[in-house]
Parts: sequence; C-alpha cells; structure tokens
Amino acid sequence: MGRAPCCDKANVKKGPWSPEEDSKLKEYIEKYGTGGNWIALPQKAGLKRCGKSCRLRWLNYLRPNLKHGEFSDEEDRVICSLFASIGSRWSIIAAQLPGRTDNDIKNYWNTKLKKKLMAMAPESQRKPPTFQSPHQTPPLPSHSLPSMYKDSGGSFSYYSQNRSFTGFEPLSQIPSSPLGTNSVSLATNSLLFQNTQEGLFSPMQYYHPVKDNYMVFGSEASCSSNSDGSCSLISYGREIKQEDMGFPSFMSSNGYGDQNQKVMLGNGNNGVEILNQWVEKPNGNIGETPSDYDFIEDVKQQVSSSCNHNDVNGSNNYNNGNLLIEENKTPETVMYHYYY
DNA sequence: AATATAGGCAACCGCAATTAA
DNA sequence: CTTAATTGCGGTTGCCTATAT
Repeated sequence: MGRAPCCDKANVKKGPWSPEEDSKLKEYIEKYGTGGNWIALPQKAGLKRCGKSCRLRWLNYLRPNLKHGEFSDEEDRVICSLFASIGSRWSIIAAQLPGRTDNDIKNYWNTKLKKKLMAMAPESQRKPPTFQSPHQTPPLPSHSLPSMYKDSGGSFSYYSQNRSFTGFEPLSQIPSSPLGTNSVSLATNSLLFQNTQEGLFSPMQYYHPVKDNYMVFGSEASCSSNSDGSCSLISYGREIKQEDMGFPSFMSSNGYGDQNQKVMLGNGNNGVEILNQWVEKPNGNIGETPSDYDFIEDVKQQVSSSCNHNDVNGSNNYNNGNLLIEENKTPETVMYHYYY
C-alpha cells in the first residue's frame, strides 16, 4: 500500500498561478507566515492548491529578495565551480548565490551554462560537462599504488585505523560539522571536463580525493567559492591550467593557472594555521610514479605534526578558522570540513 | 502567413530525509 | 522504537514564446 496523498488531487488546481492566487498566498504568508505547515496553508489562505505547490510558488517566485534575470560572470563561475565539486546539488549551489533559487540555477545550467561551457571548451574536449561519478573513474594501475590505497573495484580506498573512506561517499554520508547544519564538505572528487589526451589520464583523474587527511586533488577553481576567495580546503594537486581542463578562463579565480604541480597546506589567510604554504613537488606530476607516494606521505606527516601541535586544549573537536578538525586526530582521521 | 522546431522556464512528480505522534 | 505525515530535493514535463522554414 502506497502512502496517502498529501492532498485531494481531484480538488486542487494545477498549472500556472494566477495573479490573484499569487497575491492571496503572498498576503497570507506576509501576515501569518507559513506556520511551519505547508499542507494546511492553502486551505487557511483560501487557495485550491496543494501545499507543495504553494511552497514551490513561494520559494521560487514570491518570496522577497529574489533575483531575476541575467546571471553574472561571478555567478557563472560559482555555479561551474560548485558543479564541478559537488555535482547537481542545486540547493547547495543556490545557497551560495543569494537571491537565486535552486530551480533557477538548475534551469540556467541545463539550458544555457552547459552549452556556454561546451562552446568555450577546446574543440577536442567539447563534451557535455559532467560531474564525474566515482564509478566512472578510470582504474589506477594496481602496481603503482601502495596496498592501502587499493580496493577491489575501479576506485580505491584509504583505510585508516578506525574508519575507511573510498573517497566516493555522497556528501550525506560524510560526517558533518557539529558547528551547524550548514556544514558541507567540498572534498569531493570531480572534474568538469575529462582531461583526456590520448592514452593519458591526468593525475586528477587518477587520484581522486582519497580523503586521507581530506586533502583534495583539485584545481583552485574547486575551492574558490569562499566569499573572500580563499581556499578553505587543503588542496592537493597540480594547478592544471583551466584551459587544459576545458575550463573557460572566467572560472579561474586567481593567477595560479599555469603554476607547477604543488600542494597547498592550509588556506591563504584566514585562520588555518596548519602550514599555510605551498609545497612544490620536485618534478613531474603527482601520480605519475610510485615514488610520488613518498611525497604524499611527507605532506601527510607535515599535516599530522601540525595537527598535534594545534590540539593543545584536549577538547574533542576544535575549530580552526574555516577548518573543523575532529577528535582523535591521526593523519588518517583528521577531517577538514568546509563550512559556510 | 502558416507551420514546425527549439529554447526557456514554471510547475509537477516521485523519492528520500526528517520530524512528529 | 515504529509508523505516518511533512518537507525538501532533483529530475522531468509541458506550456509559452521566439525563430526558422
């Protein structure tokens, strides 16, 4: 037996809202609020509509401070950046763009922005931009990975003492910050465009964020959504040219587009005291040789010792700038959450 | 001028998560 | 703890308008 319908489908109006209905709904909500009960609202407001329909109309069209019309380049950049990081989580993306609704952004992406990006990408890489699902990740040659990075599937995991991550959990499964409900980890694996020179996978494709230490492979674009432009994640990866990746230049938020491969420890300026510096990888790109894991281990060591240093008050959790560092920190269990 | 096609967007649907009883 | 109700989300649909034929 299915669930009971939320309203009497036969007696509710569907389709476009009339100006009269709009003003009824608007006036009612402005006067009494929603009362935390959308289902009961239409009857109280004298509307022959389903509660869900009222909610949608209010959220997407009637509520104050909604922005309509053209999206700015900055908004484009934020959308692209977040889409690359978290995929089609429109509500999260909308939360970063005041005045824009998830529906608005979704429509804009599907009808315009996606095409705009394709048009701007180099001919050879002109594919529909996608959030790369973990299971589409090209398998890493097993010989080049230490055992702890391997798993049986095409993806790979890092097993820590007390938990394991594949690096591919959906956000909902990533423990969220106790500081607030708005915590979201952007430590996700993704590329907006596949970077496929014949036979070569980019390091970013090989090494998705392993989440050991929650260091993230990614370009600057993937962590540039802070209002101050700083990076709140430990970003771990080559600063691949935006153009190389098929990213149009407007997505680049800084001048690092053509730097060598390097690892960012800590963010640029606001309270992350871990190391707060770039560490250059001596040569080549991360992921090209097994010895690169030594480099990775070095970085982990540095993060680790820094964490130990910071945890001076014995509390279970502490907050360090935009980074939340959780209890029982080991190089494997330190968690960095970006929150807004 | 009439018709076909494409683009844009508002709204709906169904499912999952959350909350209340 | 369990179940039902409600909310929130993302995918999809369908209508309206603009453009092409």
